Amino acid sequence: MPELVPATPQLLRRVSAGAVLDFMRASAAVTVTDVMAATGLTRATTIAVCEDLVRRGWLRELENQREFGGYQKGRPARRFELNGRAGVVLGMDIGYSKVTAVVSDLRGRTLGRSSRPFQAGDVGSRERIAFIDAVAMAALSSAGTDPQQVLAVCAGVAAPVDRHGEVVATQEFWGLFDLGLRPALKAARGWTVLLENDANLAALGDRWQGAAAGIDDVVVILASERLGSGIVEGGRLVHGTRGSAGELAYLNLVEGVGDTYGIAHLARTWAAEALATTAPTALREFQHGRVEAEQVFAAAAQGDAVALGILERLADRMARVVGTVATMLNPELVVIGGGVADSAGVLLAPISERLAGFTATPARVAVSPLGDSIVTVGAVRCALDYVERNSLDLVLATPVVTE
Amino acid sequence: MPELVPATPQLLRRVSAGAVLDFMRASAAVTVTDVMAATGLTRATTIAVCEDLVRRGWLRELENQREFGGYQKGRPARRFELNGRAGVVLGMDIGYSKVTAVVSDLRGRTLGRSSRPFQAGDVGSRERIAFIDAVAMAALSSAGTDPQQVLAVCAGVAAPVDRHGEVVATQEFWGLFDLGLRPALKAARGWTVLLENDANLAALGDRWQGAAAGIDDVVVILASERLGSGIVEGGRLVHGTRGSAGELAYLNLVEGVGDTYGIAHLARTWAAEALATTAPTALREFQHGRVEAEQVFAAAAQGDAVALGILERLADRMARVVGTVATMLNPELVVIGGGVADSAGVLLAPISERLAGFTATPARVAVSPLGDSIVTVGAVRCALDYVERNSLDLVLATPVVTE
DNA sequence: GGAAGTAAATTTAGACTCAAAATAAATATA
DNA sequence: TATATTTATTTTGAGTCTAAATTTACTTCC
Repeated sequence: MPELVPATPQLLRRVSAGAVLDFMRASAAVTVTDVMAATGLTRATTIAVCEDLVRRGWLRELENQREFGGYQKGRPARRFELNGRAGVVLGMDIGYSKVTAVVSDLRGRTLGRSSRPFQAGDVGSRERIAFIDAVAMAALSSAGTDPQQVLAVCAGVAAPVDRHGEVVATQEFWGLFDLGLRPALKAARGWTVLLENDANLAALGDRWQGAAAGIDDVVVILASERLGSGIVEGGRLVHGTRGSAGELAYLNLVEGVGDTYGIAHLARTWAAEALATTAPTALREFQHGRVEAEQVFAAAAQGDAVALGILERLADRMARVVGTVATMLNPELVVIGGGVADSAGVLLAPISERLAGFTATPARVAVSPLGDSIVTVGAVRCALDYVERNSLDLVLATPVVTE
Repeated sequence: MPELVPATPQLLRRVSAGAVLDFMRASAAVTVTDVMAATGLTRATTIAVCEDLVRRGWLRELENQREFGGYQKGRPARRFELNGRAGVVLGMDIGYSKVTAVVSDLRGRTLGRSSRPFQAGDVGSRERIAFIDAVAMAALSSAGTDPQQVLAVCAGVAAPVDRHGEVVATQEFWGLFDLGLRPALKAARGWTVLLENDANLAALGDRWQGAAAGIDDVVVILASERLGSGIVEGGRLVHGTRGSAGELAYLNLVEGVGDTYGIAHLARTWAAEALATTAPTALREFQHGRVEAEQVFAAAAQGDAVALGILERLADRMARVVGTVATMLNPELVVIGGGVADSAGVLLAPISERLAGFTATPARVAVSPLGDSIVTVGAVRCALDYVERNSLDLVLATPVVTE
């Protein structure tokens, strides 16, 4: 059953326009000559495409043609740039305990954001949907835009999502949500909502603005409270048949791993265990409250033996996880991301050292600089990709000038 | 750096021609109307494409237009079919101890084959290359074709191969080979040789003619002497950055696995161990010789307790391997392939039963019907894919009739 | 201020693609 | 023989691209 191939002449223009847009998004204002060099199209075609895209609202032509850089000989070049004002996208992170929304223009610049913890009363799916909607609206308001400007929404959820964007039903948390978020936001706001696994979005995010920029074979491990991973192979996300690829559940089959808790959780747990003994440790300062992962890392930095021991155990465990991932998938790079990533830098060297003992194909290991926002960055990127792929024929938010 | 996109009008024709060829290869003689239905093209375009392909030698138009099926009303439809005689491809399996070559026409029908074990003297790369060439020539001879007819060669090797077809240097066996097989065959015969990992080819083969037909997320485990796997996700092979994805080396991190020996090897080893004890077992019949895996399976079928115990251990081990694969990649199906697959059917039920204990996302498990030829079948398919993708502009082996 | 130089923009010609509609051909059936 | 049916072929029109020639709008130099 080959898919229908709508190989019309217009397809060519879409291909060309896509190539031009791809280049424009990564660039500031450019001349037609720049675009020609990047795309291989001729001048006539390039100009036709650009004017086409201006007419559709995607590009804007600059007035002050020769206001940049030094003077230049010859006839002044027209300059175009991506029209960031053509609309916005929403990138969301719907976590276990809180919801974050980021508003971005089409160039990927953040215009506003909002983040709120779920309240005790938000138990039913209707309440949760209303809450998610409220956070999105707050983010839009902080960005000074309105719902009509939104061209796409992408939300990361802590559940398997297949490659068609369908959440796969599990016994877990998401059962609470997935009672109609997409149709609800479609009906109430007219938004197209894409759902994706949070770790997969983390991978997209880190590849865009993080440690994995430009790397086509990378696994991003979201390792704060629980372990989850997003796999990119050959530049594409790996979902598996039911969206569970990279989920790492039951990775306890791997010796020395035992469960799928993340770094922050384990640091906290092991600190509590250590405090139940008589060992002298600076961690006792926090005994009245809960010892947080950051405090363990801080104590280790001061040379505290117990904290250092916990770091050793964490490194060993993560090396086993990374080793298994490297054996199965042979990525070029494994990135550790999530809130704990800011502290986890000290784990890199010990993980890398042990890695060769756990896999024949060790990967480079890095920590993501995106910290807590890794999922929302990926969600924005996912929404932008969708808009670019699917909206070349769409009418954009800005009014289109007809000639 | 966006790739150059040569979006010329001719590209459309290539797309259309590719869609038509795709359909033709999977079909017998078809009418233009059939092609229209399958591709979505109009009649005029379809006819133009078909005549184009006839001119290039890819298709043949049948004479007896109305000789098939019952009578039909209306003007007789022209019928076209893939011209299997336009050339052949070679699919090879270069194993540790023997080399197999299969000659196939462009429809994928086997025309001839040859298989020979390496001789004691074949130690240097020059000798091995000469031996491989000899096996290929023998296969061509048995098919009644000559080297000029060969449009592409694909060879499976027991080494990592990256997605560009480059063998990644390792300390292992392939070091003996990869001293110029491709340039040597290019120079001597004019052949384009594609290299690919043998397990990856097994995956292509089983997806084409085996248990995984039409399944887009599948892992094929080559499990006879050693463990190796080929991963298909979303219909595409997963290579990893250096071609080692799915290699399963160091999977001994998984509890209860311990090494990467395959089923046949372990059955043999464990049988030998059992014979060192005093346990009564039918396997003693083979004590003077070596107990082969097939004999263990046969004894188990007779109810022999020791053989049954070995099967239990094999099932447990394979379930752990499959479970780890299923956790990491979430395939729809895991296929066990290779020479031992013919006997391994009895392992399916016990593996499936245990699987749920080793992964949260169990996959269906099957045994490949392709047996020992799974790699060559995949190699043929790989070569066919290459020819179709790359040769639309090539002059084919058959003389082209100019008008 | 005017001529020369330079690079971009535009125009023109040519080739190719496809869809859609109109026309022609071949056959079965009444 | 006439009609219906199905397919084949031809024509028309619109859309795409490249390549080459031409025009335009500047800067620079004299």
